[in-house]
Amino acid sequence: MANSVKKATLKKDILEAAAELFKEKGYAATSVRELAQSVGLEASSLYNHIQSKEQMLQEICMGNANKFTDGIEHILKTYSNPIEQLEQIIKLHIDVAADSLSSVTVFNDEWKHLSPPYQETFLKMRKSYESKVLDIIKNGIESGVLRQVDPKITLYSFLTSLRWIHYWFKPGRISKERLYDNLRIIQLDGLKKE
Amino acid sequence: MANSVKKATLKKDILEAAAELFKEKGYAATSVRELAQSVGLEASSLYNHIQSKEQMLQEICMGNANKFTDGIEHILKTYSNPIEQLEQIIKLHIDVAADSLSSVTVFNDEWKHLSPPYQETFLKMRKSYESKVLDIIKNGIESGVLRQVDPKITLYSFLTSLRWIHYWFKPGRISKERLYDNLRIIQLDGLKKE
DNA sequence: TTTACATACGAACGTTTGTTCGTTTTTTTA
DNA sequence: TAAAAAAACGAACAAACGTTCGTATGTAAA
Repeated sequence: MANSVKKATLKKDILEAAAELFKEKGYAATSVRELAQSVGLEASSLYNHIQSKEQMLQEICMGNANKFTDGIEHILKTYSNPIEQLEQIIKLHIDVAADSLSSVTVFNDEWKHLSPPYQETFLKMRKSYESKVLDIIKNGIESGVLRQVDPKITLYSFLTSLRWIHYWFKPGRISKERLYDNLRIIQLDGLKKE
Repeated sequence: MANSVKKATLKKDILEAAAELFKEKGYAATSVRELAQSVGLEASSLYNHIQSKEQMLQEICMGNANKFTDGIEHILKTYSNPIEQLEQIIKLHIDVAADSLSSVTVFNDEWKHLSPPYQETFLKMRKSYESKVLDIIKNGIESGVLRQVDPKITLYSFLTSLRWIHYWFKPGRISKERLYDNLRIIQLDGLKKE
């Protein structure tokens, strides 16, 4: 029992260190030896806890993909007003980013290095997420609560500035609430018909 | 004469191919042999035209950094109204992205792989660019033409959705003008006081 | 205390990396 | 056409890569 806990946390530590290094130097430029050293092990010892370098990337990417997939699903079930839904999406991105800054960065920037089967799955999940947000935007335009903008351009402009939260969000300096309030104003008061 | 032209275009072709590959696979995951093959040469032959792999990255990054530095300088000299200045910044980012899609991507995503002296220079230029845009935003808030938002959050939200134009801008599908019109509405009508 | 098991290790593996070298081929200049 | 310069090449390099293996060490179960 105590054993399995210890083991579980070590694996978590390794994944966290991996995310941190992948974020800092990029996946391809991070060596397994380097990663091992950062958790106080030799490279060969790592393989008692992980299966491969890429498997770590997979876990990081899929873990975050699931957070967004689950998040949007919950939003769609809980809210029906497009404005509210967009507000909740802003909150979702802030929460996920704040929850695990480095792993979100990896999720965003390093998915290219997933090998074909996993990359396909990943991109399918992302596409599905984007199309759900796109539907919200289209919905908002049709129902007249959003301005008459190009839905696709709006989608990417909207998601993009949320996807980059992890780049400048330093948890100590700005509260999640302040961040949310501002992003809501910046993003939505431009979309909302007055 | 004809010689120097030919030579110059080959070097340009190589840099373009490099930008394309760096964009597609990332700098670290792109091999010199692969790059050579993509321009129909052997790896060793490449070194008659380039000095090193990293030097190509430097040229790509610095080239684009200069475009933005020059662009913002010109905007500040030509326009005085913060709204107009922000509009021109949107135009600048669209123009640079449309001008060389892949090299802008590299400029955005692969600068990490610059070695210390160049990375420092690069980051200094970026910082300087950002602080100029920040001043415009602060200016706009103080003079009352922009909403009372957090300047830093606004800065990053604004620049971020512009920095990612290259991710979804496919020159054939949407015109620069349509893109500009929409981004101006999305971004500025949320900032402009009505 | 002995037996089993998970973990850590150093050494080694086959590959791939960026780059250099000496030579041959192509192009330009005189 | 001969001489000079530029460009392309195959072979080779030392280093670094991800991963495997046999063995030693420490820990938990009997």
